[in-house]
Amino acid sequence: MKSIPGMQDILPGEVEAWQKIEAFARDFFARYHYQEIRTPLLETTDLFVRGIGSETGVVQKEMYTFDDKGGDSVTLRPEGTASVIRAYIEHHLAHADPVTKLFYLGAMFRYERPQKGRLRQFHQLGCELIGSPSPHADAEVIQLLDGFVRGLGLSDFKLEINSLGCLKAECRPTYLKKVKTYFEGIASKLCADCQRKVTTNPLRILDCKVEACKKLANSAPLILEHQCRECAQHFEKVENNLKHYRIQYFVNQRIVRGLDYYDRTAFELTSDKLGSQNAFAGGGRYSGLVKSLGGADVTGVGFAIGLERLVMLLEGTFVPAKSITIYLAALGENAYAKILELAQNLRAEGFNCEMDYEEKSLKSQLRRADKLKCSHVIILGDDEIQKGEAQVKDFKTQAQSHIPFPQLISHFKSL
RNA sequence: GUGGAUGUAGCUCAAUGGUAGAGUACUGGAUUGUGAUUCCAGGCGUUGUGGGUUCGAGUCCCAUCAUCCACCCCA
Repeated sequence: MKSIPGMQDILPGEVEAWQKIEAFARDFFARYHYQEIRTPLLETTDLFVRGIGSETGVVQKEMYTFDDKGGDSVTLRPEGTASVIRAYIEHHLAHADPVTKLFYLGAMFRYERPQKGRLRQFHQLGCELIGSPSPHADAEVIQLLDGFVRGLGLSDFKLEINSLGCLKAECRPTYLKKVKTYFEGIASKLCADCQRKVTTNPLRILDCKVEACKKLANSAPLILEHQCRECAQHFEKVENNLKHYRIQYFVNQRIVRGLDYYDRTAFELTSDKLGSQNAFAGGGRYSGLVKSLGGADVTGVGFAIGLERLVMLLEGTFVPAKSITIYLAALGENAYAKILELAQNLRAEGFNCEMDYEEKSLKSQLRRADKLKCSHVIILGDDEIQKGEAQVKDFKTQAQSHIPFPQLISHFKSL
C-alpha cells in the first residue's frame, strides 16, 4: 500500500516545523487583527468556476471534481480565497465592520504532475482583507507577509510586485490588445508554446523561459506604462508605503497571476532555492470577486503562502525547544513497579517521561535514554527503594544526585 | 498531457554477464547497577514488477509500474 501520488505524509521530525509555522501564524496574524476561518474542503464546482475563472488552467484541468451521490458537481478546493469570500457573503461578515480580516490554513488540491515543490495535496496559509479599496490595505498585507516570513527567520528571498491594471476599457483590456497585437506581429519568431499563447494567453509570453522569447518580450508593451490613471496612482501609493515600511522590493512587470480574479496590485515572494517552482507566496487585489459570487461590490486583497515550499526554505532552522525529558530506568521488579508510579505522578505535573517496557539491562535503558535525547534519568534499583530515594542523573553534566521520592517533583520543578 | 533520469538491506549507496556487498541504523555483549566514543558478535534482501536473450542476468533487450526533475501552470 502506498499513498496516492502527490499526496504526502508529514512525519514526526517534519511535523514540528509545521507546528511552529502554524503557532507563529496564529500569533502574528492576530497582531494585525486577523481572525481564523475554517471552510469546508469540498465546495460546489460552480464556486471555483465563477471565482477563479473558467478559462484558467486550474479550472480547466487541475480540479478534483466529481458528482456526489445526489448528483451535484462538487470540487475539492484548489485554493482558499473563493471559499473564504463565499463564507464572507453567506454569513454577512461585513455587518460587523466595513473591513473584514480573515486568515486560513489548510489543505488544497490540484490534479497536476507532481514535482519539486508541487504536490496534488498541498497546504496554504492565506489571508484576506476584504472591504477596503485603499492602497494602504495592499501595502499592509504585503508588510504582513514580509514580516511573517522574516519572523520565522527567513531572509533570503525576494519580494516582487506589479500592477495588473483594472477592467476599465482604457486600462487592462486596451493593454491586452496591444500585447496581443505586438506578439501577433512576431509570432513566427516565438517558441511553439508561445505561438499557442498568442491567442490563448498573451501575457504568459512575458514569463517564457526560452531565450528568444525573453528577448522579444523585453520590447513588448509594459503594463505600468499602459494602465489607467487611477491604477497608476494606486500603485504609486502602494510603493510609497512599502518605502515607508523600509521593505525591499522589486518591480517585476512580468508577474502575471494565474487566477482571473486579480487586478491592480500583484506580488510574489520568490527564492532561488526552490527549483523551478520558485514562488512560495503570492497574492494581490481582487475587485470583482465578491460581486461575482453574489456579494456586495466590495474589493479585497490577500495572499497565500505555499507551506510545503516555506518548510523547504526553513529546513534546518528549526531547533526543538529545550525541555526536561525524564527517562525512568529500573532494575528489578520492585523498582519497575515504583517507576510506574513515579512516571504517572511526574506526567500529571506536566513532565515528559519515557521508560522501557521490556525490563532490559540498565545499560540498554541508558543507551535508549541517550538516543531519545532525554535530559535526565531516574535510576532505581533495590538499594534506592530501600533508602526511599531515587538517583537522578543529569545527562548533560553527568552529575548524579540522590533525591528522596517525595521531593522528586519539586526537584524537577526547580530546574 | 509531454520530455529526461532513476529504481539493490529500514536509510545512503557499491557490485568487467559468473556465489548480492559496504557504511549507517537496529539487537546483544566487552566480569556485579551507568549512555552518546571504541571493540566484538548477530539478523538483514522476491535486486520495483512481468517477459525475453544466455550454460548463467542486479548487470543486456522489451514491456509495465513507481519515484524524481523539467515543460504546461501555479503556492
